[in-house]
Amino acid sequence: MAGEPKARTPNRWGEGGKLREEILRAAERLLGEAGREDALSLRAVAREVGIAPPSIYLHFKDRAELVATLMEKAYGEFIAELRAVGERHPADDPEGALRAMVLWYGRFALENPARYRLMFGVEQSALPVERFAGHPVMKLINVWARAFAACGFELEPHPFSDAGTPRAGSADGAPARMYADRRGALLWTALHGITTLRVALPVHQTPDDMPALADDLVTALLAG
Amino acid sequence: MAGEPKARTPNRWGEGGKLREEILRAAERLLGEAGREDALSLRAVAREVGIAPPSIYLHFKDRAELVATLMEKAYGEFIAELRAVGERHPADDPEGALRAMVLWYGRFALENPARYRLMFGVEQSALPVERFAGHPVMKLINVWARAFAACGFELEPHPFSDAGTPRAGSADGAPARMYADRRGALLWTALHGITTLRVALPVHQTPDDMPALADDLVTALLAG
DNA sequence: TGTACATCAGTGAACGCGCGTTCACTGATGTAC
DNA sequence: TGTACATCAGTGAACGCGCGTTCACTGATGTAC
Repeated sequence: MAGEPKARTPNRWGEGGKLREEILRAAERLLGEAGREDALSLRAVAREVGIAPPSIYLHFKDRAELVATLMEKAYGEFIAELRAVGERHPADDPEGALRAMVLWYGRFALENPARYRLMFGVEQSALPVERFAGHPVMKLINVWARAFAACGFELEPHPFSDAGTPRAGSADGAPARMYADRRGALLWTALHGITTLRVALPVHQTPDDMPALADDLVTALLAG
Repeated sequence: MAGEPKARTPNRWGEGGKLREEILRAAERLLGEAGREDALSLRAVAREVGIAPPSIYLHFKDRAELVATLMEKAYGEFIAELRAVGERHPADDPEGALRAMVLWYGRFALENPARYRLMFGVEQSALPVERFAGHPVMKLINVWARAFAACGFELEPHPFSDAGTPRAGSADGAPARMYADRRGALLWTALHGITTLRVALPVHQTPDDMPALADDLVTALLAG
């Protein structure tokens, strides 16, 4: 604040990309604090980096492109890490892997509330149904679905083609078994509920609460 | 849009309050569309009502006061209606009352997504813990807690004084029974998760899904 | 009944703010001949 | 080795926008004498 020197020596030839990275990092930081996409302003990013606002346009077409880049990164890293948590588990303990993933999910949300909000906050998820197939959230559900599949549940032949509704019972009257996809969606749904309110409200504050809850949840969804 | 006539004849003496109601209604409408508190602008409200922006200041100290009034109204009406749904049930069927309330809750969220988001969206719930006692959300949890209490579960002696953690088992080793308050909090937590993602995502679209899910939830929380 | 004045309901113009974006520019570093 | 030119990285000033809020006002309706 004490009169930052205006002198920012330009990057060398061919190193213009460095500023792009700086912009992304700063924007990530700001977005991580705000927790809301539309609270991010180009001018604030420029201030944070220490450059003039128009310089951002050297690297991003407009605000929308910057934000899109950030969101993709956030989803990508989150999903990759979640998947990695599962894969770090021995292959002969798929249920343990599932539980570890659930735990990691909850802990991530608790420790990075703004980032969690950024990805899963309601306000930005109101997409038209038809554009949903490619949404990162579907990738997330697929990660859960595969985790259930590893536990022996069948994957849906055409995932979500009929919006995930399980088939009716077979002709001999036996009730249909719930697909892994659907278990995944349900797990995430409930987990998101616990997580969201946990982040927002001081309702259950005991740190040991979360593991127990999450475990009960997994147990319930592994049954049946 | 076709050149609204500027002529708005002032209210009669003593009827200034009428404009206050008009402002509230218009703001409610706009807020109900936006689903986000900070998307509401005084100028937009003024346009909607057909008055000059400064006229709002005749009835509200500033933007914050208008918003606070709206939020209080929204919470108040929602909680009152939820309670009423329970009370409309015969007194000898408390479990039925609970299920009816859950159903109504889910339906409200589905039919009024923006209003639901407005009250329970993550972005506005990040309050300091100590200011939470008086938050409307606590009233809501209490409604659920009382519904469980009506089903025969004990209410916590000092609700949430220790953040809702259930007591450890008694000296003879019997595990502590979960208080009604806690059941209420858990019910709401999970319900909110189902509801939120249901509103935001086309994951489980079958309309009959919700009742079944909600019912399973209640059943689970009535057990133990 | 008339008139001065208070009160009420509401307005128009203006303020300063931060914003996204555009524009013409500067100055250093590279390349062609 | 020198010089003209292209390219790159980045900037300062300005645009028009919608915003919350303030200010001095208008004009109708009531009240005091």
